[in-house]
Amino acid sequence: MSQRIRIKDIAEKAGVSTGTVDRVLHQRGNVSAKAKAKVMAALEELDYEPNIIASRLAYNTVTEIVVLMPNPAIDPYWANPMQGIEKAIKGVQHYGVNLHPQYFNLFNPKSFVEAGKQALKREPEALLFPPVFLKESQTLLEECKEKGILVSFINTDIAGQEVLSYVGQNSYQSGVLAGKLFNVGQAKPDPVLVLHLGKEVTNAQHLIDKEKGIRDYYAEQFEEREAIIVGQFADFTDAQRLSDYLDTIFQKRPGIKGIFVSNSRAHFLVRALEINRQEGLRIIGFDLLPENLALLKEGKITFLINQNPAQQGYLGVMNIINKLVFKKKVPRILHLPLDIIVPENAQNYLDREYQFVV
Amino acid sequence: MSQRIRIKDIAEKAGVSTGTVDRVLHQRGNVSAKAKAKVMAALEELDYEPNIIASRLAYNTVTEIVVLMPNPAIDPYWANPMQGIEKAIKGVQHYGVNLHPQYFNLFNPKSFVEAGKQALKREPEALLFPPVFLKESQTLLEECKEKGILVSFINTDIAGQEVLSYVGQNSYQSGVLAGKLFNVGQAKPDPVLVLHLGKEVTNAQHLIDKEKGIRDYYAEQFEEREAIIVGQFADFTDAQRLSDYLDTIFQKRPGIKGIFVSNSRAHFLVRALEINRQEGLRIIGFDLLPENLALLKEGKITFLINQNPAQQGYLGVMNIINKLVFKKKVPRILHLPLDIIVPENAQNYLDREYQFVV
DNA sequence: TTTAATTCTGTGTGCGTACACAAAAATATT
DNA sequence: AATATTTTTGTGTACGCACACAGAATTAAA
Repeated sequence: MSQRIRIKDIAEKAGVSTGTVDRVLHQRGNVSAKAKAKVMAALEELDYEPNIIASRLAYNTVTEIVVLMPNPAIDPYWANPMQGIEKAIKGVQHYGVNLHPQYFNLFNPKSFVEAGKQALKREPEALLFPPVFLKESQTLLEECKEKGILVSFINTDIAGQEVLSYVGQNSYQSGVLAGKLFNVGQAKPDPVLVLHLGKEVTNAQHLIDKEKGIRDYYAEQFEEREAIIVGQFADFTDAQRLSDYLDTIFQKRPGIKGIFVSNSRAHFLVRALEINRQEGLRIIGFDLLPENLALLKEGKITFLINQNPAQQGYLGVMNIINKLVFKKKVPRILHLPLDIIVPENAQNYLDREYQFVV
Repeated sequence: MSQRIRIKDIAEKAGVSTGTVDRVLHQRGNVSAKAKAKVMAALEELDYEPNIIASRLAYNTVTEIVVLMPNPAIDPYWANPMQGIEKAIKGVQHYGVNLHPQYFNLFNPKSFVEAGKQALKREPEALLFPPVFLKESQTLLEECKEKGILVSFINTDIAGQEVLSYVGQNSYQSGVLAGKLFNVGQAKPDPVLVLHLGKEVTNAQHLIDKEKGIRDYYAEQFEEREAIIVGQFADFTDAQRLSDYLDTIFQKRPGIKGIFVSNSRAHFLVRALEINRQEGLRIIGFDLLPENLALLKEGKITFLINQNPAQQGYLGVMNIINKLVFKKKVPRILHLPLDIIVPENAQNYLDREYQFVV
């Protein structure tokens, strides 16, 4: 390659053999002080950078990574991160990286524990998972630490943990952003309903953060603390019952101009509103699910906030690979952009799949 | 890896030597029909996929790519694509890819021709450039075709040309998007000024497309064809003169509620408006230049549309490398997302630099 | 000083592929 | 049938690095 410096060149320059250079490079010891100094000097002077291609070929070992993920068959959202994860792995499989997906049930902590055990059985070098169950995740984390397994988070972070990195959304900021979007170009704030659809045992921290975000926005921008109403409804798939629930809220608190659905289930809300005959509400939700996109284009959802789930998966894996294979530095926290989606720019985001290619 | 099939395995299975398998794989001929058939069968049965790592090491050749770009020292916008290009090249330099940047003056077609000559002198395998000068680009394209040099476009496309790919914005759609953003939540349309700042000899097609986009949006959404006023002003760095120019427009056409700056120079407009004492206008511009971002955060620019110039550079190079090195398929057209930027989500886009890592 | 133990160093081989070259087989020419 | 020519095939080497192993140099123990 043009004029790349090889180990051989270093050896010549330093007047030692390639073996000695190798020992210095890998800090394997058994090198005299003089030899080491000479090698270090040559390394410095020639600005050596190892050829990762050749290195990886010579290593001839497999780096096993286990991805511990919620089963997409149970919660379809998780198909998106898996898609990104598979893209990543395709791009680097020649580097001897082997990826093994291990699924658990998002709604069952025990299945997480079980899947975690299965994962450790494979003795991977690294483990990627969303720590949706706090306590169970900490237990798993302990075990990984003992066994020297590198851990990286996706989707959810646990602050203060010694893990490689976290890739995901900035939930708080997405709440702030929603606050802004409800009030673009408006002098006085619109009262809005923050609606949590689902049982929300697992991902609760996200939702709290989002709620706090929009609250803070209203407080700071408008010094207005009464405009945020919060609702929660578990049985969101039943449009009629959800509609009834909304009626009670609208009666109690008239004047609501918008609804912020705190997860990807905005389309269920729209179905309920169709029964309800409510019109002219601004709806803001998350994620480019086909159902949401269709309603966005019909004008029944005003904004979607895209949290790039596929890229979360992609970058989660890439962080591990960058660390283990390419020995690069990796940021502890990587917040993905919060894309504002309207019908007029939705298409480009769907096309973005291409951008994963390595 | 785990249990990857090697050429050697194919050879054994087919009962021939590795050399014969190699000849079949590379279609080098000199293989008997029987041998070829046996190898093909084994290839099929064992589902062979070459080890690109080893392949690239054995090739031991340099793939030279020339990037023919406007000099960032003359037009600072182009520093962004270059940044992405350099990221890309760092990620793949071990595959023996050598990148040579060749600059031209964005405002001088002759310098483009000259730089093109210099580029071809290096006899590269591929050439990446923005065909901002149509005629001159077509001449260069001819020459590349003759010499078998792969060509890829960035920033600007020429329809119907046999090139590998185009990575860039969808100008028309960005105009449509601007139309939407001026009218979020509005029943009747706001009249807006579309303002082209600069001499605009070179990139004219972009601007025409953007203008058409916003016009079409108003026509379709509101059946309104009179609300779009177009202005152009060359000497945009002179705030006073620009302010005077705006005064004449505001007098002729009162009621303008927003200004759409068709390129990255919105910050110059804001400076002029400060003299002008105009308030309450919605301003929409392009690109996350530091000057624009500062004004966005002050609330003096309402929206910025981000066209991801760095990613354009990154993906432009990656398309070439994916084709030449990894022998992958590459899309003829890749439109990057049009990100809507408000102060509340700006930070995440700046952080995105991380996402370039390979 | 001699021998034993230890530390240090150089050489050689393999990773999977590409390609040059020689050897073998098949075909053509006399 | 013998030789020349062409086609086909196998072997060996290199790419840059990691690592095992043997051998050399140094130090410690006798």
